[in-house]
Amino acid sequence: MDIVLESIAKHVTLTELEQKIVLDSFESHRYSAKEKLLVEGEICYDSTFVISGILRNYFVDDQIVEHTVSFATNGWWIADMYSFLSQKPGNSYIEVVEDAMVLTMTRDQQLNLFDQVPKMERYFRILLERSLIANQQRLMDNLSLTAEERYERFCERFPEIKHCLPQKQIASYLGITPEFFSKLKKRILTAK
Amino acid sequence: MDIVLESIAKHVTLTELEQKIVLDSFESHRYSAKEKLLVEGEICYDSTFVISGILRNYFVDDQIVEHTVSFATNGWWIADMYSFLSQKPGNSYIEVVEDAMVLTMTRDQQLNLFDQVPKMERYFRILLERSLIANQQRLMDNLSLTAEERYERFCERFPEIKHCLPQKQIASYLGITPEFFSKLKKRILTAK
DNA sequence: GTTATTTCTTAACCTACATTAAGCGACTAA
DNA sequence: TTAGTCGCTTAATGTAGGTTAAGAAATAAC
Repeated sequence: MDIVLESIAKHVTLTELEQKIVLDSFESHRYSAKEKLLVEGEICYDSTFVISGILRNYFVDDQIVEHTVSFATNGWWIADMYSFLSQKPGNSYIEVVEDAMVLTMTRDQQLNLFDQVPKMERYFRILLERSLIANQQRLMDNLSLTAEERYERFCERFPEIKHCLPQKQIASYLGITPEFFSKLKKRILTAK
Repeated sequence: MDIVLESIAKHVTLTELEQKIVLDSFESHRYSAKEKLLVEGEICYDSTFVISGILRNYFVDDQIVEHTVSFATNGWWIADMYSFLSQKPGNSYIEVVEDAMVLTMTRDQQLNLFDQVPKMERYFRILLERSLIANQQRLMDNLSLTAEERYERFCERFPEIKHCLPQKQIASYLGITPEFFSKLKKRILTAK
């Protein structure tokens, strides 16, 4: 279960005591495919660290179309950032794509942890820096690349899980319809 | 010049000594419209806090089309996040839209500051949280809204500066061509 | 004040992707 | 077993926004 300590150790060095404090801040849970950890209108109480399995964060627009914000698998964090940080109701869903084991931490626990173990504030600062860069990159990709090029990037970004995801979910990440994604895939295959 | 201390005070409380340390970490500069603080291929040494004026961060894609990552005015920070954090050459530009006064801080100075004044690491952690939320929101807007709706959001987000920006720069933020933006604006006006 | 450069607008035509609709295979339910 | 649901595919048609090109308006340059 200390894949989370490994993740932390990549960025900061904790003493044994600090490691203990960190682990005590988590709760562990198991979820089955299709379960929803969060639905629209609820407050996202927890930030979730994925030990195994796959989770997905998405929202549903006015035309009832799903848009995937992010996927998370082993070693990744996932939350409705807006709701988790503000502790106000959010407008996104978090659902289990493949049976998952996770560790969760409430916002209060996280803020306490920042005071008790300042290195953990550093750890999250670094994660936030990286997330922001990745997000900016994805935004710019959406503005400058074709759907096909974005699919290539997607495959580079999620090599391990791209085979486990339903195609409609990949389409909703790329920002295209499942129908067009189907066409696109065929075009790629016949081109080879 | 302590608009920067005001910005910090919104999130953390510094002692006089800490305030002094913070201010000593900055250099101040003045730039004229059209000057470039950063060009493609260079390392982004500084994170820049805008005291007055307007800056813009953008990149140029393979088809030589500009895409605006962000605008910054009084009280906002701006940098090529990827390059600033990694201290490797980036692929974006930072240019002055309107004559500006700014404070700059190198990555080394920032990291030193985090050690000397942990509250500053907290301050930046909070800014990063907010930037990430804003970026995710913009990404989702791009996936779910029409150009016209995105323009409305843009106007809400940048009420003070939208009149100061050339239309082609607004278009490059919205992800549309200047020609289409022109058409769109006319449609909005005649609709009223 | 005149020329040059850049920005904005308009209009005709074009394309990447959406929409609608239908059919098909896989899984689930009674 | 069969009916129902869900995910994927294919194809015809539709549309938001792109492209190209040319002129007007505004800025800058001399």
